[in-house]
Amino acid sequence: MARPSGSDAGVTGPRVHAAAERLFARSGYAAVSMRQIAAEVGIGAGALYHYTPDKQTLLRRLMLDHLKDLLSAWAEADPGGDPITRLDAFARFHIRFHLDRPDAVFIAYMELRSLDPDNFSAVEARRKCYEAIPETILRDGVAAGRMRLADPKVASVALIAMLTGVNTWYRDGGRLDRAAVEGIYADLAMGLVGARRGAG
Amino acid sequence: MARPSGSDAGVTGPRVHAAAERLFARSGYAAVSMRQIAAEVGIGAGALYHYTPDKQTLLRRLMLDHLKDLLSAWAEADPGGDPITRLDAFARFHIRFHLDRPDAVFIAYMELRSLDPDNFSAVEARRKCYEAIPETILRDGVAAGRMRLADPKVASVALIAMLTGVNTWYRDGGRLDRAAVEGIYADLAMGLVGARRGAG
DNA sequence: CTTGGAATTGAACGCCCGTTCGGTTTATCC
DNA sequence: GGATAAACCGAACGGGCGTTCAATTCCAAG
Repeated sequence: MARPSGSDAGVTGPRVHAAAERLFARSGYAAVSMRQIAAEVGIGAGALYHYTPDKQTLLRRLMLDHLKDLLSAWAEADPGGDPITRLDAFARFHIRFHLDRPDAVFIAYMELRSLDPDNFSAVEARRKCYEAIPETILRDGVAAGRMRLADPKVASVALIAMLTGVNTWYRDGGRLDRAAVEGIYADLAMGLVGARRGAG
Repeated sequence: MARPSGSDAGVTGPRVHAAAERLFARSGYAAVSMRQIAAEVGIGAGALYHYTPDKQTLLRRLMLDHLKDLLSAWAEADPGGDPITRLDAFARFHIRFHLDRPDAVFIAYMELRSLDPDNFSAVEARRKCYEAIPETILRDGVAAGRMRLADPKVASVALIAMLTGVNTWYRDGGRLDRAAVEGIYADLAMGLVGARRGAG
């Protein structure tokens, strides 16, 4: 038995990525073996090397794909307009996007140290692109007198950290649904930048 | 050569913990070998087992020690009194404590998944004790009409996530010193809970 | 119906892992 | 100063690691 019937690179390829994403998120890159990934897909370990030159490249692709999705999704979700509107949209977008892809997000934040220097640089560059988004919004908000911040740079990383933290506790079927969580965080974001409208 | 002159468990023991902490924080628990830890200490791998029954216990002790330090340090730093005062103290305490122990903090947040189920439970229990601190402060603040929050529970985890994020970017010798960072985060915390005094 | 490439197996390679253990040197206690 | 325990070395154990490769089977095109 060598080539099983029904085998198809168009099917197996995505399954390899999905399995790697699940396992890397659950146990960490270093703790997951190529044999485990292969077992999850239902193939032998050797066959993985038709889909990636090595384990490291698998991680690199997962991260870059995620960041590409993130940046292009925001490009489409960005309403433009005044800073308050954009901040509200950004907060809600970030929560939604992160709740929809917990595994990819987890990897992107936790496995930076598992990347080779070259891959790290590539990933870090895109990550900074994303961090620049709220920073611009906050600077505009301060300039327009709609936000009060001692340090927009720190505030923007604080904002991202706050929002990203949602993945550490949110579970479907819990006390709050996604829409409620989105609203709560959007409101907290407004307070963070000194532009709170009202809460209750 | 078997027992080197000058060898002393009272010296080597802490060095083992320190080396493990450094390496685990830098590369991750799974990616660090006992031989690497031993090499950092300057002993053979086998000698490590005079100081820990196994690798897992080493991680467990690092985490529990850190959380014990964290809880007892706050017990001493807690000024009591009104919620606004306590929140300011908590935010400043959290920033200070985390900036002083970046490695221990990193491990405590990133290596939860590397713990055996029993060890995870023990660590998680103490972690929830700490999370209960801001939650109480925020509930008291809302009850006293000094804070405006739709959901104190979510706000408290958001607060912790925001504060802990300082370790992802702060470096000594950068644009801001620790005292400045402490103040900025304390101010952001006030805004987060709807109690901002003033910024600029 | 043949042919050629695509998809995969399964064995193998060398290496490193966590852990154990007998032996050896150093410190300590009486 | 002789015995006992502490601290450590160095080799070894079985096993899993990432990766390679010849062989094999399936599929699609001619």
